[in-house]
Parts: sequence; structure tokens; C-alpha cells
Amino acid sequence: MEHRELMVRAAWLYHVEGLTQQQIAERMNVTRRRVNEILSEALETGVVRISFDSVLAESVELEAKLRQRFGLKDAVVVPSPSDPALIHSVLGRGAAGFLGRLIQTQKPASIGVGWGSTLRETIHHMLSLNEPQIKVRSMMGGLTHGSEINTFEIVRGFAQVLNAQCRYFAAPIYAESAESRDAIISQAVFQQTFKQICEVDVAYLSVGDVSQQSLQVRYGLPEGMSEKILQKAGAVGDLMGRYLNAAGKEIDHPLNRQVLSPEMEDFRRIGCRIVASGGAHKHRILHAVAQSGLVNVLITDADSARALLAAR
Amino acid sequence: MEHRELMVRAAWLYHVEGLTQQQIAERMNVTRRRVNEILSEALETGVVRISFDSVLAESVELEAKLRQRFGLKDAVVVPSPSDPALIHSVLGRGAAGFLGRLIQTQKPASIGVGWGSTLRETIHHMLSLNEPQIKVRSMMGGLTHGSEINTFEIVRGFAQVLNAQCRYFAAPIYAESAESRDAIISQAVFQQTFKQICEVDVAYLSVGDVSQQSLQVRYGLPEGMSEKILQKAGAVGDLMGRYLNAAGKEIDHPLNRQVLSPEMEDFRRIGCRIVASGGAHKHRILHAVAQSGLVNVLITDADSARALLAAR
DNA sequence: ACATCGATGTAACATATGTAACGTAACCCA
DNA sequence: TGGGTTACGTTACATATGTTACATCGATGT
Repeated sequence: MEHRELMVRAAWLYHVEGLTQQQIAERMNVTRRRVNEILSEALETGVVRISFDSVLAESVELEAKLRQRFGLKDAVVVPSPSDPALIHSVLGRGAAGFLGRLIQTQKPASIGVGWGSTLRETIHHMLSLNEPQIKVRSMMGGLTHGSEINTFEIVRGFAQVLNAQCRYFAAPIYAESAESRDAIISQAVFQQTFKQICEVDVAYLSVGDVSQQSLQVRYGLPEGMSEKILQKAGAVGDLMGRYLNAAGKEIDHPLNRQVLSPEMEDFRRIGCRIVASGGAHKHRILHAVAQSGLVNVLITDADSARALLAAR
Repeated sequence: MEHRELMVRAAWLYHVEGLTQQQIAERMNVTRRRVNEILSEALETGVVRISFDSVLAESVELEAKLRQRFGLKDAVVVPSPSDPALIHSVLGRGAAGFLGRLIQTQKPASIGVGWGSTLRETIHHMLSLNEPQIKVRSMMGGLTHGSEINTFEIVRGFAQVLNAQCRYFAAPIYAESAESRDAIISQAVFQQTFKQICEVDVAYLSVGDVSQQSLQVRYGLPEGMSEKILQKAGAVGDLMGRYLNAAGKEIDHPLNRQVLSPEMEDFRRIGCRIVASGGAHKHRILHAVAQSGLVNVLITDADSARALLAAR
């Protein structure tokens, strides 16, 4: 029996039929210890899912307020976890629900994605769908630093959970110079790629702050560049590697001319621009992208929503 | 705080944040005992749901075989529980998933429903949807015997979980005589009702057997009528109160002329005719409705599916 | 006013689950 | 072939959960 099948069977017996782990062990001819491990793994891998058929009144209210305040098409507010380590997971849960519904009801032809922990968690929480006509593509270059939150893994993860087509953007997030960037994107293959990125039906991204908490700050910035320099130039965070000030405008800094991602004016033409992010360190960049209209669907946690609404 | 809200909060802390019941008790200023009760209730009422992001290979195979063998538009096979008391619940779970997807993707304008335990469980397992343009209506008369599986409760239950419109069929399942039935349905209000029933986009029903296990046999049959009489007349079960033989044809019996439900030839014109039922005592009637084409979507358990496929 | 009933707190207990410790077998690689 | 690593069985233990027993309180009905 395939391992996934084993997980489903054990989990069904436990959650639906209400058997104890010992009873399941006897039924399936394994040890109780194995059953315990299988059940944990089933929850961990998303084979078994816990969901809620109700939303908190507080979230509903905050969502309405966010939509109104920032002119959003939609908003999703998830409860803020007391353990900050859980922020990506709860955001991913909320985003997965939203994306799943959007995909099933609106059938987008193409989805552009960013990368990072929140996106990783979104994949984890999504229900498998069968959408072979959908193209999932990276919206920007990626880290050379390999990890499962890297752009390649994220695109592939989404493509797999959706059974969709996978389109990589095979470039780093930053070129060595503005001239180098211009040389790269002047090539026909990249022209085509940028054109397609700008034409996606849905963009699903996260944002980064300007601190050592940001993976991009840690692994993506060119030599000699630091968060201090970016902050000094007025940066409060980044969207697709473009550092923005509090008003949501790109800071006047050479780095923003080295970035391999769509121009903001092109990005704004995408119909559905989703940003999922949260936590205290993201409040400033979230406010920037919401206030400036860069994002028209915001997925965040309750504390962040309140902070956004309280900001002048 | 509203009770449902209390359940969601406690369940979130337990299932998402991973707190123990004692920790939750302290957080919410209640006793651990209350937390334990709330968590149980959340699962029981469907506020919290366990779902599976994978299907068993066996089910997939059986579904394909059922579709092919009986010319079905679709089939759903759920694992057969070892405890027969769970049959309604597991069928309801499978049916809820199917119906939820169908409603979201195909947006039917109207749904006709039957009544019984399986339908009761379907409601229980469905996710709340917001479909105010959908009309949910009874497809047949109901029991005078009050219970939550009664036609009125079922229609209302579906209407509530879908936030849809509710249309009752205010009549008993059987009239006193064929003449009485004809007199009833000749009235304009019932003519209108029957017309609308026959025009639903989706019919979702269960079937009954001819034994004391059937609630209809126990509470719905007129005076002097028994399962023995019906069996002797060739009945293997009923669909919408119409007793059918093994070939899926109505038995030649006066009872079938007293019944307040659509004629079978009218029923066949409904585009999506779903029957959910299972268990050993239902095999004969399931085979009858599948073989005869009365049903074009079948939801059943694995053992029943195998029995249906093995029948000549 | 009194009796009854249901909800719930408190405390205890039974059982189920999660995990640690140790040993063994299987697998892989040099 | 031998050594190292991993997976897993066995056993025990810690803790978490589910449930019981009893008492109390508040609400309701007569």
C-alpha cells in the first residue's frame, strides 16, 4: 500500500470511525506507535485537514473596514496567533481558503506568484484541485540561495497542488547593475516572459520588511547593500524586490533599477493583486501597498488589520 | 460572546495554535471541563470539520466502474464503516462534498430534496454557502411523524446551510386513496408545485428498503399496509415513496397510485438525479434505480458498490 | 415559597495519546 | 565485509483528554 493511502486509511478510522490508535493498529497490522506517527504525519502534510465552518465576527468586521478604508476588492483577516512563529501558517491557511475559492469560481487562466514562507504555507494548506489549464508562473527573479521557500519550489508547489502548468522565471532577483538588468531584459526570451507575467489574471505575493528578519535582505541583496542603506533611502519594505517608501512609491535608489520584476505601473494593470502578510514587522509595508492601491486583495492577521486601520 | 463564536475561538486555539485544554481554559476564563465540552460540541455540530485531501484508490476505481456499468454521469464511493451505525454519516460526508462542489461550480437555480437520515447527515456535513438565489424544495410529501429527518426539517436544513430559499411541499406522502390523491393534485396550488418540482435542476434523494428498518415503512404507510404486502407484490424498495421492483419499475399496487410525488417519467427529465444510500439492506433497491437509469449520480459505500457491480 | 431541572464547577479517575529510551534489523556505501 | 545510519518494535512513562460523581446555583413552574 502506498504511504499516502496508509495515512488516509488510518486517519479515516481515527477521525471518522472513532477508533483508538490501538484498535487501528490491530486492524492494520502495525504497532500503535506507527499509527500515532502516521496520524501526526497526516495532519502535518495536509492529508488530513481541520477546517472551520464559521468565521469570527471580529474578522468579518475588520475585513469590511479594510475593504472600505483602502478601496480593496476583498480582504481576509485571520486571528492573530499568540505565538509569532505561527503567523505564516495562519496566514497561509486563510490565503489557501481564499485562493481555493477564487480558483474554483473564477477559473483564472494564469496565476503569478512570489515566494517566501507565507506562500509556502499557503501551498501546504490548499486543497488539491485539478486545473491543468492554469499556468502558474513566477512573477520575479529568485534567490540563488536554495530553500523550499525559493521561487522555484513555490511555483512548482502551486502547480502540483493545482495540477497546473508550471512556468519558471529563471533569473536572480537582482542584476549586478542597472545596465546589466537592462541587458538581461532586452533579450527576447525575457521580453516574452515579462509580457506574460504582466498579463496574469491573478498575482499572489507577499511583502518583506527592511530588517534582518527578511530573507531577501539576508540572502538576496547584492554585495555591499544592507537594510541600513535602504532604510536611510526611505524604504519601509519591498514588493517583488522593489523597495518602497511609506507612500508606496519606489525609493530613489539604484537597487530599484537592478530588479528583475515587473514595473509597478505594469503590475497595477493585473486585475487581481493579492498580498498576504502579517505580523508587527510588516505593518509599515502593508500600509504602504494598501494605501497606494498596489494591492487590491489583502490577507492579513487581526492585529495587523487593526494597526493598518489605526494608521493615519 | 455568542456560543458559536466561543466554539470557534476555543477550537482555533486547540487545533491551530496547539494549546492544551487547560491552557485554553485559562485563556478564556472557563474551566477545562467547559473547554472539553466546547471542543466536542464544535466537532459534533460541524463548526470544526475534519476533511481529507486525498481519496482512496479503491474508491476511485469503484466510482469509475459504477459510472461505466450503469451509465452514470457521476459516482461517489465512500469507505464502508465497520460499524453499520455510521453508514448515514459517512454517506452524508461524501454527499456533502459532492453537493458542495456541484453547487459552487454549476450554480443550480433549484434543488429538489427528499428526506431521511442520509439527507440529515448530508446537511450536517455541508459547508455553509451563501446562495440566496437557489430554491430548495421538497420533492414529495412527508411523514406526519415529526422528526428531524422529516421533509420539512430537511428542506429547511438545506436552505439554511446554503442560505437559500425554502419551498415546502405541504402534503403527506400518501393520500387515503387513488381518488383522494387525484383530487389533491388537481388543485391549482398543487399543480403549480408539481410543475416546479419536475423542473428542478438537481434532485437529491435517498431510497428506502422494504423492511421495518425503513422509517417510511414504519411511519408512512397507510393503515393496513405492510412490508409483507409490498414484497409480495414484487417491491424491492422505494424512491420518493414509489415502490419499485427489481427492474426499477413501479409495482402494480394501489399504493403507487396514492403517492404524492412526481411520476417517474417526469422525474427522469431532471438533469441531475442524485441518490445517496448504502448498506446491505439497500443493495436491491440501489441496483434497481441504477440499472433502470432512474439515477444518474450515485453516492454509496464501497461494499454496496461492489455488490452492485457483482449483481447480474 | 418550594420543588424540580438543567447547567456547570470541582475533583477524581480511567483511558488515550505523545514521547523517550533502548535494542534490533535493514539498508547503503566504501 | 564492516561500519554507520535510519526506521521501527517494544516498553515504559508523562501528560492530555474524556468521563464520572457530587454539589451548587439559577431558572422555571406550580
